[in-house]
Amino acid sequence: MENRIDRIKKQLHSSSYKLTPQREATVRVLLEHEEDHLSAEDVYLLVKEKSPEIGLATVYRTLELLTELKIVDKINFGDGVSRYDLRQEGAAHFHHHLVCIECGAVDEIQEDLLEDVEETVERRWNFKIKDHRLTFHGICYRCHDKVETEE
Amino acid sequence: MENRIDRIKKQLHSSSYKLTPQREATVRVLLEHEEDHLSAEDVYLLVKEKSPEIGLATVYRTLELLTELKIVDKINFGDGVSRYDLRQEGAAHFHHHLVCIECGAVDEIQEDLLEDVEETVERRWNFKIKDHRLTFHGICYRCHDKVETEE
DNA sequence: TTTTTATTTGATAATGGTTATTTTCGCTTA
DNA sequence: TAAGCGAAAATAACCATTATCAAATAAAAA
Repeated sequence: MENRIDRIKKQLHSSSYKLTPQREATVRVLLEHEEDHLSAEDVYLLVKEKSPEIGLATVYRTLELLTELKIVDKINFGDGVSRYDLRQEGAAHFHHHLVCIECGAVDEIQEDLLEDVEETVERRWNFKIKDHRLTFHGICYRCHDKVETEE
Repeated sequence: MENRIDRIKKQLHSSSYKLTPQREATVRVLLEHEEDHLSAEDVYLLVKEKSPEIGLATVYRTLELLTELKIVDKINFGDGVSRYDLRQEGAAHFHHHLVCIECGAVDEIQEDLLEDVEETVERRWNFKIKDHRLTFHGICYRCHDKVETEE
């Protein structure tokens, strides 16, 4: 945890930004909720618990900054809200998501899985891929099991 | 063109909706701009050219209705706007997109490409896939060529 | 240390896409 | 012709996000 904060601090410094107390508090919340996909508002409320004096605009600014530095990724699942998701350290590409249309749960796939597809796309469409977004919509294992048991 | 409108009309009827003049005008705009990725506002302005009396809310309602019936897909490329994209007739899955980070162009990939990946996901994550969204961000062939010629 | 300058923050107003509301319109059926 | 009803138009409301600006803080210069 402290290590990761240190490394993020360095990333900020190398772009001549500082890790202010507010930014650190925001990063901590993200680290503590790595599994979740928090909206800016979610982050704001969680940061407020520990640092009540923080402002919403600061959280937005920090999230934008972290997105710029590719420490987090901004994603959008179709509801009108942006969500922020920590990148895995050292990950070249953004991970994928499974969105359950029954219960709304969002699970992550850390494996790449797209190597072959990307090679095809780069070759056939002459497109230099820098990043990707892949989301599957369907029924998660939990809801699937639930239906099974009910039958 | 007329055929496709007829078929869309039938799809609406089979869910007991009517193809009103306003809805037809909206669908026509979508068909005439199949290559593009129009926002609701874009669609509104284009429909207005032919049917000046239409209201913005009607366009929103129509697009929502068409999305529900899976005639169009609502997509989001990260700017704060939803875009609406006609599905290919008979396509089981939504097509993919190439978004150029240089010029902003959006190209489409109609090929599936994900068969293998989806099989893996269904099996390994026990997730029943119903739909997907795949977008690559990078440099399109046009911008790529441009850099080449400049050098 | 003092002064100056730049950066960051918090509060809040403004923006803009989208949705809800309310009234009106046009069609169908009795 | 009137009643009923789905759809539409106009516009108000909503709400996530961004912009503004004064105050606070940190860094740099003198």
